[in-house]
Amino acid sequence: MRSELSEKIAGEITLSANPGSTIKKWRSTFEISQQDLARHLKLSPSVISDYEGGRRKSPRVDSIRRIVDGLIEIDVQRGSRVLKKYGVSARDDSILGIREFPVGIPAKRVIEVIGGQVLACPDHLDRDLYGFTMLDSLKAIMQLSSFDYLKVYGWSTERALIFSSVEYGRSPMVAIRAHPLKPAVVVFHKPGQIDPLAIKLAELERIPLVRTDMEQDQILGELGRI
Amino acid sequence: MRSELSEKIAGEITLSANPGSTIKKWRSTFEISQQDLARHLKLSPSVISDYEGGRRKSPRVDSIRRIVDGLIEIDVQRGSRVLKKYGVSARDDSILGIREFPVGIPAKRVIEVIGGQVLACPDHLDRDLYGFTMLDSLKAIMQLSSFDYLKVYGWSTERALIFSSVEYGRSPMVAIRAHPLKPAVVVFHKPGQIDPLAIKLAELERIPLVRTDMEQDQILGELGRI
DNA sequence: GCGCGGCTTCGCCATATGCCGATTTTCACA
DNA sequence: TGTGAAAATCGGCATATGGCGAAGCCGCGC
Repeated sequence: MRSELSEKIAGEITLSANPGSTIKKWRSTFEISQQDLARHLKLSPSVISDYEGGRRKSPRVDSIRRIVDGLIEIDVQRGSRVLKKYGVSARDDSILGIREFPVGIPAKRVIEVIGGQVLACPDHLDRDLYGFTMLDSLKAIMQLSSFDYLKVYGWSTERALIFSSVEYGRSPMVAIRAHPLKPAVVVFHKPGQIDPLAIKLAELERIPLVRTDMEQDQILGELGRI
Repeated sequence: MRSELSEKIAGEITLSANPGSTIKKWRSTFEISQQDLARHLKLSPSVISDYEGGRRKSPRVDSIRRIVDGLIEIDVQRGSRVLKKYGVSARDDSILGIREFPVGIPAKRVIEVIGGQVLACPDHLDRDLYGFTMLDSLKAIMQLSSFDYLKVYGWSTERALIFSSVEYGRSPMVAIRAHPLKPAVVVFHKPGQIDPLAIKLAELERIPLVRTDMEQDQILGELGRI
């Protein structure tokens, strides 16, 4: 459960002139005691105190990572009280498929495999993709909170975002425009008409836009086999 | 110059399974050579290479901080080329008006002043607003990067967001849905037809939706006088 | 007074990082 | 094919972190 919130917390700690007190601030925000955190991380409580007190002025990033992940995990175990407050929520059926590729796959290859036809930005296809996410665009808009959108990106934004149930393609592109993270390629699955604004937005963002009319199951199958 | 972007970069590096390659990714994004970065940080170039290559698997946070700050500083010296691309410090004409109120003003009062008619969520109007932002929705979508959207919120998200040039109201609501920050009230200025989805989204987000047909100048005048 | 949970302080050792400088490798390009 | 700039590799040393456990300091309820 790596949300945008995790990233924000980690960034804040890392950039802080005093990482320790920033850790403390977030631990308090999550209402987790040093002991509980230490137990969860299988560490002695004094370690946490040493961090927060600044005995280690510059912790290593994996310490920070473990602490941030720990805070989130504990909160989830407790029912996501704080996460919910920050708008991170969990369940939904809008994600139809998501997968990371073991190695980078050239975008062109991915497009070929799903029988795609490039609608915009054909000149930005010389890159590798590290995964894909397929989602139901209507459900996604109705169900996902803004922080949930992060989940869509899995481990890398260098991926194809495949939208199904696309009417005009305008809303999906607006959502992408409004969100800080951008996919490497956008695919519309069996779109109806395509709004010219969608294409314009794709070009503005320099994100190649692709359409495909292959069946959903086949797409998921082909991409799973890559 | 500690922007939201710095925090994002730092967070990404810190949480990355492979901090080195994430550093490299961002250095490349900024089109800065290892040598230049090393020179700026008064370090030997091999140090940067060692980081990026992963010889140090878990750098300390102050290393990350210096690197992130370095990237930003160098970019600023070079005319903020990349920063601008990410919308840090941009100017545009999509914001028609923005103002903070000296004190909280009841939402109902604001709506009254601009001759508004509530379309959704009338039961969430018992709150105070601390400002407003009026923007041209088409221009905003075309011109603002996702980071710019932050600017829209001024000092507080407890404000009214007034969209003009609204066709159906769907895109603005989608943008709000996709973005982490939410306004307290959304106003459509002289909308055409209103898409039912826009109203549904407003209700999902529990953000009161208001329409007004008052002239733009008058709206800005009235709100400026509050 | 006493125990207890929560937090801090601190000595101590193993280990990883911070950094350098010299050497190689890679790669674009003449 | 050769040349130079950019990047990667690596031995090596000083130093800070990672982690533990023992001991100490509150505030609180009994």
